[in-house]
Amino acid sequence: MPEGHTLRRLADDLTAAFAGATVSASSPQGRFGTEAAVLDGTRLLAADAAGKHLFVEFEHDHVVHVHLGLIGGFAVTEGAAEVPPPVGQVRLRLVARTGPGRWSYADLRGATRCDLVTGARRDEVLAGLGPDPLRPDADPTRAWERVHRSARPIGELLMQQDVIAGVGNVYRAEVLFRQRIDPFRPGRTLRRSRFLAIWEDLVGLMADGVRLGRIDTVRPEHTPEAMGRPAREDDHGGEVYVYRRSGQPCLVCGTLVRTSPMAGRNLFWCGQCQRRFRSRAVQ
DNA sequence: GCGCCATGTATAG
DNA sequence: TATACCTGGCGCA
Repeated sequence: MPEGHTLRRLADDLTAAFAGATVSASSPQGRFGTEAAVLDGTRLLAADAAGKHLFVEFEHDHVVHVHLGLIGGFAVTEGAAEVPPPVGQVRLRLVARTGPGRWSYADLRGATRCDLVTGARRDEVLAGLGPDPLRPDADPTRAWERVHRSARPIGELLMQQDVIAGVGNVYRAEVLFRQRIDPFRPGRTLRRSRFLAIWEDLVGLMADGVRLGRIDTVRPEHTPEAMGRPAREDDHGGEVYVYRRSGQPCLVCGTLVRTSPMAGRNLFWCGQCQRRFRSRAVQ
C-alpha cells in the first residue's frame, strides 16, 4: 500500500485523531518499548509526511520517524467506544481519550523504520529527499536538475527518493504510460517540458490518490464503464493502465503489456504506446 | 494450512 | 545482485 499518497493520508488521519491530545504510548511487541516509555503521557502535536516518510511530532522535541517499507501498516481508528487488545506484532500503539467514552488508537506494524528522533534529525531526512509532488511548496526544478544530467533510465530515476520523493512502483509505471514515455529512455534525453509534464501529472495523480485512498490512473474514456469491460478485481482496487497487467491487452492499443525487472522491481509498460522518442503525451 | 508475492529500503558480498 | 525485514492477500491443496 505505501506510496506517497498513503503516507500523506496517514499523517492527516493521525493529526485528526490525536493532535493536541495527551497520549498513552506503548510497544506491545516490545521492540519500541524504551522509546514508547519516553513518549507515554506526553502531548502529540501533529503528524506530517514527506515522500514515504512519516513524522509524528510530540512535545519536548520528540519525533517518531516511521517508514512503512513494503509491508508495514499504521492502522488509525478515531472515535471508538473501546480499545481492543492489540493483535499481531504491534510495534507502537498510541491511545488517546478524545471525549466521554470516546477513544482514538493507532497500531503500527511491520515498519522497516520506527525511530525516536529530534526535530533536527527530521530536518536531515527531509533534506535528503527530492521534491514531493504532494507538497505545495515542492520545486520540480530540483528534480529536473538531477534527471537531465543522468544517463540512467527515467524508470529508475522516478523511483529514486532523492530525485522525486513519494513515487513508487505503481505511480512510476502509470505516469510513464500516461505520458507515453519509454521507461528505458535515459533521463538526459528528456526535454524539460516533457519532464515537467511528468511532474504535473504526478501532482494530479497523487492528489487523487490522497483523496480516494487508492491509485486510479485511467482517464474517463478508459474506465470499465466507458469501455464496457469488467472492473479490476484484485486487492489493489484502483483502475490502472499497465501496473500488474502483464500479458493483458493495453487499454489504448491492444498490444500485450510487458514486464521486466528494473531497479529490482517489476516494471510494466506498453511497448507500442511507449516507444522511444515518441514525444506527444496522451491528452 | 502453505507458499508465494507485493505499492520499499538497508545492508552484505 | 541477493537477502533480510516481517504483514497480508491470494491461489491452491
